[in-house]
Amino acid sequence: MAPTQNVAAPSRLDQQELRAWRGLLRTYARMTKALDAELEAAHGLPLTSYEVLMFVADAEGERMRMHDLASSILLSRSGLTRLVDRLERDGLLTRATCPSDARGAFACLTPKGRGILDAARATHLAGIRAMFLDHFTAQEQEQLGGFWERVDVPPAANGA
Amino acid sequence: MAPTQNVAAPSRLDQQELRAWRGLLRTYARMTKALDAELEAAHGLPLTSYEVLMFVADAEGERMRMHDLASSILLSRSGLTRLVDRLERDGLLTRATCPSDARGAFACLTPKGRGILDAARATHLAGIRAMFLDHFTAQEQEQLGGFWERVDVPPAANGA
DNA sequence: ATGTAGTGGTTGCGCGAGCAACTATACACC
DNA sequence: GGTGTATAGTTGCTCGCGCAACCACTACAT
Repeated sequence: MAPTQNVAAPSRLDQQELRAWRGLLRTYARMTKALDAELEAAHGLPLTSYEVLMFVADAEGERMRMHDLASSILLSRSGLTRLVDRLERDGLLTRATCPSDARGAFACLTPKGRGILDAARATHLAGIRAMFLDHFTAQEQEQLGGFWERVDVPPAANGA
Repeated sequence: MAPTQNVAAPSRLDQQELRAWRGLLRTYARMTKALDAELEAAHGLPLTSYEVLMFVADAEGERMRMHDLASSILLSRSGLTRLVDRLERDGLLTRATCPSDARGAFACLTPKGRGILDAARATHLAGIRAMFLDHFTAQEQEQLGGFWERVDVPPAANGA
């Protein structure tokens, strides 16, 4: 399941390792930057805000617990708090207390939020397709998905 | 060269598109976080600092122009200025003026910087291999490198 | 019921990064 | 030689984020 190359594990990455690794860094950096700029320009919506709206919109009842939201968009809980603050200020989300657990809070999509999201979604998906997905065949996409699963270590796997 | 799926381009990503795309986001986020924590714990060196030292060390004469450095590690010029400030304060780099262009500045590796880098490099490469590269065969690494090149649009390709 | 541990969310704080403005130098053109 | 434009680097400012401390509430034990 984990075919190991470089048994010797030399102290430098070879050419192909470098291409595989730094390409990931470069692709991520350029794409998120470009996608963010695109969303910001077209809808005044930063990428992280978009991600929040998207997850909320796709959740049961168009609302989602703060904790789940934070882990979905890979953000710290405090970071999410401020982010939702901003979205609430802009009228795209509201907070609602959770009836079954008084500690919890829901972030709920507002009609305005849904409106903006619907518009932004088209832009964003077009961007992802144009910059990324369209460069791969269906099989290659499938393969990429498999690649990511292989490296998907449980988040809390930090050896000393 | 750019095989296009989803001629209809539906308004949602399908399962396989989602896996290919969000997997990239997740992998990047988790790996950089883990690698950063690892370096910080083992050598008190944040990931971005490591990258600077690495590029400088591998450059001609172990020194590099600020501008080239910034684009190598995908950081803004101002961001790099502060980063080099910190590294200079810690004695890992020094600045030197460029004789052929009085505007320019070199960042030069110090012996101390080289020492720390040599130690950190081992940690970092081991991390990259363990978390990422070792999960792929040589052919797959090669293939990944090719994938990244396909999506490698010139950085300044922002339509409106 | 009462104490104790655990969880959900927010707040205080500091840091790292980008943008825009600025300085200094290089280069082109007249 | 002088003027205009582009480039290298730094600085002022602001913003988004994470960490740690904190409150509120739940869950569970006794």
